[in-house]
Amino acid sequence: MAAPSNREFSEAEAELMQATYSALREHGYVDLTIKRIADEYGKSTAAVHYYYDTKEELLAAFLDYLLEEFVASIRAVETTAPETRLSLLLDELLVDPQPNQALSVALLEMRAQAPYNEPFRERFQQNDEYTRFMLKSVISHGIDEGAFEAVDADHVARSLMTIVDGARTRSVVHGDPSALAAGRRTASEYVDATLL
Amino acid sequence: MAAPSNREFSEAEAELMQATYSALREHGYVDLTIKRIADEYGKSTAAVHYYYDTKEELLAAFLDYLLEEFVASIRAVETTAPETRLSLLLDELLVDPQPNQALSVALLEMRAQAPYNEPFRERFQQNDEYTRFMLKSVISHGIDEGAFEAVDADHVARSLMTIVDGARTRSVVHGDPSALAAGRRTASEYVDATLL
DNA sequence: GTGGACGTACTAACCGGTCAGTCAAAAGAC
DNA sequence: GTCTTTTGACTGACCGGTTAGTACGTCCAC
Repeated sequence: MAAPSNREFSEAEAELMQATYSALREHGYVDLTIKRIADEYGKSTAAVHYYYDTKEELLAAFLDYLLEEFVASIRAVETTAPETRLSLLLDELLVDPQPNQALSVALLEMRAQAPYNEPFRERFQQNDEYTRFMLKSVISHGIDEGAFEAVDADHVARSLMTIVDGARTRSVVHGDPSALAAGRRTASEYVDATLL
Repeated sequence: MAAPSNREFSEAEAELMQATYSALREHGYVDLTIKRIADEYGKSTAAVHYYYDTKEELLAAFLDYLLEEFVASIRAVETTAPETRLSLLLDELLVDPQPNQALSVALLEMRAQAPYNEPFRERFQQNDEYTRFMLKSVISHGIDEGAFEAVDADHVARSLMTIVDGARTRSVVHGDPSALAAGRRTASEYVDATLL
C-alpha cells in the first residue's frame, strides 16, 4: 500500500493552493470560481490559467495538496502498544477541525462529486484505501501480539471507516461538530466490543 | 416527535416533482437546471416558474416530496418483537436502492449543501430527528420489555445513525453499493454487542 | 369573455477559457 | 560590460455559452 504520490509544488503553485484553500472555505465548492480563487491569489484569472489549464486540473492538484497533509498527520501516529496506537489513530480521524469546519464542509461537497468526476474519485479512493490500510495494519499487528481478539481485521477496519465517515457527514450536514465526539465514542465502543 | 408535515401536491405539482426526480437522477444536483427539469416535465421553463417562483423554492418542495416517501417507508415497519423491529428498521435504512443509486448520489450532494441552504438544512434535520426518534423508540421499548440491556437509548440510536450515514456516504463516494451491506453488518455487530 | 396555464422571446449576470500584448529579469552575443 | 534577445509571469479585454428569472402574448376551458 503506497502512500499517495508526493507531488512537487513550486512556490507560486503553493500560493495558488493556499488561495484555493481560502476560496473554498469562504464560498464552498459549488460556488467556487476561478475568479474567486484569483481574488484570493491577488492576481487575474488568466494568472490562474497560466499555471493550470483547466479548473478541473487545478482542483485535482488541490486534492493532492490537501490529502498529502492528511496522510502526513496520520503517518505521524507512532506508538508501540496497539491499543493506544489505534486510539490515537481514531483521534486523528475524528478530531474537531475547529477553525476549518468550513473546509470539512467543502470536502464533503467534493466527495459528493466523486461519482461525476474521475480525478476526484481516484484521489478519494486512494486516500481511503491508505487510511483503511493503516487501521488494518494496527489491528493485525495487535492480533499478532495477542493484544486483540483474532478478528477479521479487514472488516473491522472497514467498520471503523464507516463510523468515521458517518460522524464526519453528520457533523457537516447538521452543522454539529459534536457529532465527531459522539462518533469517537461509538468507535470506542465498537473497538471494545470487537477487539478486547 | 411529529413526522414531517404532509404537504399537499396538486396533480401538476406531483408531475413536476417526478420531473425533478428524473432530472436529478440524470444530471445530479450540481448540474440540475430549470431547463433540464422543464425538459423532463415536457414543458417550457416558464411553465416550471409558473408553479414555483424560484429554483430554491422548487427544490425545497422536492425535498418535502421525497422525504415524505422515506418517512412512509420506515413508518410501515411494524412488528411486535423489538429485536426484529429494530432489524427491519435497519434493513430499511440500509437497503441497496438498486435502480436509484443515482438518486442517492444526488441526495448526498444536496445534504452537502445543507450548510449553505437553510431550507435544505431544516428538512434534513427534521428527517434525521424523526428517524432517530423511531430508532430510539424501538430501543426504549425493547428495554422496557426486557429484550434489550438498559442502555442509553439516545446514544445507541445516534450511533446507529452514524453507521447508517457512514455506509451511505461510502456507498456514494466510492461508487460501491456493497458498502451498504457492510454497514448493515457493522450495525448488527453494534446492536449485538450493545443491546443483547 | 375571463382567468388559469402555458410558449416565445428576452435580459442581465456569470461562467471558464483564450488572446494579444506588457514588462522586468535572465541569458547570450560581442 | 554593454547591447540584444528571449523567456516567465502576468494583465485586460474579450469570447461563446449558460443560467435563473421576467415580460408579454396566446390559447383554451368554462
